[in-house]
Amino acid sequence: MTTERTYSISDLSREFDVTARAIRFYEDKTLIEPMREGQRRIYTARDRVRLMLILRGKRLGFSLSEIKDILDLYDTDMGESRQLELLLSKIAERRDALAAHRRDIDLTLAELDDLERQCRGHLHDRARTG
Amino acid sequence: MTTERTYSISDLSREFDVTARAIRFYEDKTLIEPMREGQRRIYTARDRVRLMLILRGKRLGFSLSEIKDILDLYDTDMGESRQLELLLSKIAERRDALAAHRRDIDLTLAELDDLERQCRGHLHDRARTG
DNA sequence: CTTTACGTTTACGTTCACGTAAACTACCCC
DNA sequence: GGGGTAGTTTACGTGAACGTAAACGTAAAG
Repeated sequence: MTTERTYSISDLSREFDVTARAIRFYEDKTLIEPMREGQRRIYTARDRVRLMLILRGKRLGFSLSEIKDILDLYDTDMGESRQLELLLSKIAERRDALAAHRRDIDLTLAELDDLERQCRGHLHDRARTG
Repeated sequence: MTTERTYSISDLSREFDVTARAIRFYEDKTLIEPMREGQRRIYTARDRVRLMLILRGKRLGFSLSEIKDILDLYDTDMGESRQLELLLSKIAERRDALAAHRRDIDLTLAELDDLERQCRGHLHDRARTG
């Protein structure tokens, strides 16, 4: 039996560059539920992964309650649940949203390319005409 | 001379499914500056495009002030400005941010794929063992 | 002439995601 | 036992992005 590594709140706070306040806030919203050792919060590797997912979700612009929904997907007990079909449809939903997101990004990237081309064109003109 | 089409606030509100209040708010923050006909706001095709860009920016999780920065990129007067190098570096900055964004999306999509595979595996087991 | 639709400004309210401060505990160090 | 470090709860504050309500203008429709 390998004793699993655990983390303090400031360990995670340092590693991911979020305040302890923020991490406690996520707990308040039931996105993470660390164990306690007396009063102190103890985070497992699983908690750490959840925090990573929370932060990525935030970067993607999801609200905390949306992120909670996503985390709940991972928590579905696939051994016992008769809700596998439902889970599949939720996954598909998420995938669609992300695909739309990607399209927005690609559109914006294409426009930045355009802008850059124009910009370089003007720079080139300058070089020619002095 | 082709007289360009214009739009009322509710035209745009309907087309893009945002409230008029929101559009006026963007104006407050100087992201759009429509003309006036007396009191009424008149939006040109250019204003309409700016609104599209605002909404896309929002979908991408940018704040209004970040979006304003981006819109200002498009407004740079490349004929007169000696800041083309600066513009190029800002474009590169934006591109990097979007690329990082894309990586987050791809990671999430990959994890959803994993989850779906597990899910289908369990469904298959059910079908076998009844 | 009044209702209806569409527009305006001004101003206060709300939700989300925390920040900040106060007041406390617990442990380690010397 | 005084100080430092790390943690805790409780509670009020804050900025962003609007929502909502009040009170009003204007112009066409019935």
